[in-house]
Amino acid sequence: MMLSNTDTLFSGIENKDALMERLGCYKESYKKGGIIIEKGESVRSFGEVMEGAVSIIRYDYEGHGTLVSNAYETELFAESFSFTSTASPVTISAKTDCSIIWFPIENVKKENRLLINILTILANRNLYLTKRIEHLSQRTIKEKVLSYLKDECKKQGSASIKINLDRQEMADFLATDRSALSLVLMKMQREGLIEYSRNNFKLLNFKED
Amino acid sequence: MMLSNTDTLFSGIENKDALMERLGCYKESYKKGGIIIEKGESVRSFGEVMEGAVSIIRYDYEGHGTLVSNAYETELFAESFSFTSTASPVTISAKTDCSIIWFPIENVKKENRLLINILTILANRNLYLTKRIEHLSQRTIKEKVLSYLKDECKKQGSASIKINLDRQEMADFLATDRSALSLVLMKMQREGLIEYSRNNFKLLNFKED
DNA sequence: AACATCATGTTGTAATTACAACGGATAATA
DNA sequence: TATTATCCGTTGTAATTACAACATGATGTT
Repeated sequence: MMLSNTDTLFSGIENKDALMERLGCYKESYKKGGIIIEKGESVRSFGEVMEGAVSIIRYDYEGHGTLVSNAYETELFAESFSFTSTASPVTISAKTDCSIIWFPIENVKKENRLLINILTILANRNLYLTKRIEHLSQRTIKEKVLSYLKDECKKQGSASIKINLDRQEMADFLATDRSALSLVLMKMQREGLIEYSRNNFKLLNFKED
Repeated sequence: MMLSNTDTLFSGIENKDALMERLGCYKESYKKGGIIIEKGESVRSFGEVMEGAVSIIRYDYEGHGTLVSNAYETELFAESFSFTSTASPVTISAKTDCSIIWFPIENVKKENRLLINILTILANRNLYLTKRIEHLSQRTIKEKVLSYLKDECKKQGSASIKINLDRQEMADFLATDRSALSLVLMKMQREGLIEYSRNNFKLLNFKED
């Protein structure tokens, strides 16, 4: 899924290049599949995707990996654990050929405007994660779907929306099985709760609050 | 649940009182049950609990409230949506009689050291939320329990741990039913996966990684 | 058009879960 | 000690879900 940043790292910053020079930023390129940060590694910089995309994957104790998120152009990654000086809980690898700009956090800490921007990005992500927990805390797939769709409708300002997840991604997002999700969606349509086709959804009893 | 902050708002700050004076902080007291921030309200300050505790509650579209978290002494609240200038997605009320120190964000933004501390707190919370999503994304109660217990064992550095949730809170945390959770816990014990009594748990096949 | 590929819907079954209701144990209080 | 309140396990049932396997439909390619 996407980590949306309406506010970006360089909001309100005039001379981006000079600033990056001053911070000691540096660029690195990675081939598709290449490891960028390994689980357990401790890093002193965070990254911004300049070109391409990276995958953030968490491996559980048995070694099974699940996708936490992808980061695309202009998006940040590794800020949370670089700022807290904790070992990386995830493995980050190149989803495609990509180039990354690295920001050394010790220098970043000296730049007021940059701190504010990162703070804003982190605060947004916090709100996003909290919302997601709310969806995941629903007891049935039907309730999860309603929680998610209502939120999307509110965000998009309409009862008719298009989501940017296919059915499998939607199932992963709601932590359920794809075929079980299909079943529930059909049932909800028969019940007159929603109408949908593919990734277009309409919430039939939607009311703003 | 608790929002743990090993790093605090005033880490590395010498003259706390002078700083607060300079920032235009102010203190307010609330009676138990009193509303501190109402859903939809837009706020330009975040709060630190000085005494007592506050409850952060999310109301869904039907008006049902669920506890997002509590904040206790020294803990922050309302930082995420005050920094992003979005309307409060939650209602915050006094869990007990309490007093709150309010920090006007426009002034906070001028203080780098404060920004760094808030950034660290937010980054930690981010890691916590991500971990929680991982637990909630497991498909069965058994898997949720294992995911949670392994994480706690790792945090506490032992296969034998005490958790600070009673059974109902644990069920809420894992978004499941209390009696269903009890059932699964007993089954796991019979299977030799765990031993437990009350809120003391032992993970029998625990290995660090 | 023919083909492959992918996304989505469908079906069946076994397992898991939610929910309500009850009972026993434990801790707290009078 | 008696009384309450609270926490936790237990039971039963209906509903939901996971999972696998297959069918259908859409999309893109040669």
